[in-house]
Amino acid sequence: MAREVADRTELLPLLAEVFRAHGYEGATLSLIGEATGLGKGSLYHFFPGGKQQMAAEVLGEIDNWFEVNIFAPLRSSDDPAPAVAAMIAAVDGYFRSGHRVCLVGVIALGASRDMFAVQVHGYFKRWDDALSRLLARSGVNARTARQRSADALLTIQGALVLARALDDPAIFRRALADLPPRLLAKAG
Amino acid sequence: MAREVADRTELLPLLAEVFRAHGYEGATLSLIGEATGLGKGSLYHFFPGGKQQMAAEVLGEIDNWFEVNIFAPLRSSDDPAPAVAAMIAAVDGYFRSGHRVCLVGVIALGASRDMFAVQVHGYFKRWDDALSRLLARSGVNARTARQRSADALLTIQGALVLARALDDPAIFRRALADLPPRLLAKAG
DNA sequence: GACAGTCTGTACCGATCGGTACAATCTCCG
DNA sequence: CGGAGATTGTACCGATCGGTACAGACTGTC
Repeated sequence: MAREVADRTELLPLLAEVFRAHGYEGATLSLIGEATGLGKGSLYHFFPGGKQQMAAEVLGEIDNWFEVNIFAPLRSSDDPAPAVAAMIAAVDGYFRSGHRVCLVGVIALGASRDMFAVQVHGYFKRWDDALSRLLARSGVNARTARQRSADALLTIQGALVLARALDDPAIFRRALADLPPRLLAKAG
Repeated sequence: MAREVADRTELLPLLAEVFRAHGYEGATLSLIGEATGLGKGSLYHFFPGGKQQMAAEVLGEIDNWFEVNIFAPLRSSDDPAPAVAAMIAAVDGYFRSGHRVCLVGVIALGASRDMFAVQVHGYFKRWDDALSRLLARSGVNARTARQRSADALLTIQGALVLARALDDPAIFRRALADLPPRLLAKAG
């Protein structure tokens, strides 16, 4: 009863790491079993929908984490400087300063994009909306706000790609540090 | 004889599209056979090393294209403005204005990264070197040049990710358009 | 027209894929 | 203790994976 919920919340982060490391198609049931210590019996007991349900729930939890820790604070702030700083700090923490990869980005680039197109689209769209509206609220015109918001999102994704490609997490750290002045600049 | 070479040069772009669309692990031999119109017999005749050799040669050809069309021009120029403009134009053409994805980036994010770590690293490293040295040659200090160069590379990768995630290639176009002023700005 | 080398289709291999079935076990509550 | 439901391990399924073997069909040369 209570334990089922506990198990599931402990399970999803483990699943997330498997999907992050191997992608959707690369995350085989034996890898998942190995990472979680669970056999197929248990896995299909918790996730009758199989791999697809596992990935969908993982994406759901990621979405929820960003909603609470990043999107909502952006929406409820009227002072862009500290809000942007908080976002950058949260992003740096979530991606472990460039050591971790973005599962949503991994899926967006892979063949499983179509299967999760709605979740992938929603994740970035809501982030973009929250951020660009914050910037617009602070005075910059809507077009510039949208452009800067997209710049921030794509910088984060690109920095994760490049950091992993060059095996140099510092790239991610520097890219994040560069972001606040670009987002908060006076000139449009 | 002459035909073998011709066949191979026609084959590699087809293989590249399969790897782009499905990733390394997702590119099954039956998909490859379907895309090329070749059976396993022919495929293994041309690539005795199997999938790994196919992907390695595809990466090699991509590397060669960038070397000729992007890296070399950057190295041989002393005027950053037209050189950067030419790079942006070439990148826009190569990635079909955001409709195409970067295979090197796809592999960097996937599980096959380790298998092709050398090629992936070399591709971005040589691009970064060529671009940052051009900027340094034009007067900006080495640290700024390196930072701006990384910014350009990661912007391109991130724009491809975001464009695909949101199914909006215009994101890529706008990100590219934003790049020259950032690379060529006076202030460091 | 015969030979050599290139190319191709097909049958086949063991391994592993995602998924199912189900009996055995565990856990909790009365 | 006993029974209900949650949980698990194992055997099994058909399909497909990457790869191999090889006989036959092309292709060009003498």
